[in-house]
Amino acid sequence: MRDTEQPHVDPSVIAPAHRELLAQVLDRWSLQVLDELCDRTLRFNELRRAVPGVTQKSLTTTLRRLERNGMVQRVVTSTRPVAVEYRITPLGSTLQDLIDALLRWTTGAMPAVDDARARFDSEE
Amino acid sequence: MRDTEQPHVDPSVIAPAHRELLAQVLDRWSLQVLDELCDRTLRFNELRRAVPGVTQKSLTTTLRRLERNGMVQRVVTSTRPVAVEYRITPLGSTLQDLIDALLRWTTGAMPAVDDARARFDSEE
DNA sequence: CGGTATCCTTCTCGATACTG
DNA sequence: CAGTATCGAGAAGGATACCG
Repeated sequence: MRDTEQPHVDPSVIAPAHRELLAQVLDRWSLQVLDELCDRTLRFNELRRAVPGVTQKSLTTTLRRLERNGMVQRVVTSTRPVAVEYRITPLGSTLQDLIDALLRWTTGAMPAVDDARARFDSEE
Repeated sequence: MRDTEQPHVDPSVIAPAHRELLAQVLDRWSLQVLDELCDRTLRFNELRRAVPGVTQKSLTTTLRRLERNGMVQRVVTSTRPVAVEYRITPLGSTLQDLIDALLRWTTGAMPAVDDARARFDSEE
């Protein structure tokens, strides 16, 4: 409330809206869900089975947020009873590329991270 | 510790250790701290002033975790009284590149995200 | 200056039960 | 099948006070 409407943004501060978006889109279940949806369309319970450990509530929350942010599309078919399909959007695909980069980074960095952790934990 | 040395990783499940690392290193304050340290060395209270809103406790926690993961180095000079400097490591720099990519993505995606949100919020 | 320790509030998230 | 509603435990995180 102290910096609303500033003419030029302080480059040293990451925009709260950007942080919020990253948080909404890179959280625990979103990563897994997007990973599942990257190359196929899945229904709610298929997705639930594909993502081990996710509860119905968390999956619903995650999908609603991803849908609201334009990362996935929710398609309801008026069959019997009803089928709900989730698919990734073009915007979601650009995010998927980034997630891939993140996971590649963790893979490459993990040995060095493990070393750093071992050193940190052994000292003091 | 249960999936070390597995011959083939299940591609549908993101390794918990990788998710944990991303969570530890991409959280709210870590993003800001790494952003501050990317091109200069700062002392604790300088860093505290540079990152608006962070408490002493949160900053300490964040720095310890980044240090443990090998992203920043803590340098204690035995002057009077004592000075503690934090600087980014080479490993931390590789992460910084990724964070830059994330922030560039948010900048590019934000208009589409705002549209998607407006559409989602107007319907039902 | 650069932290720890403690309290306390908030928020997340899982478990469970119920619905169109 | 695809959710919503409600509850409670636990973790995250701020405020405050104190220490070497």
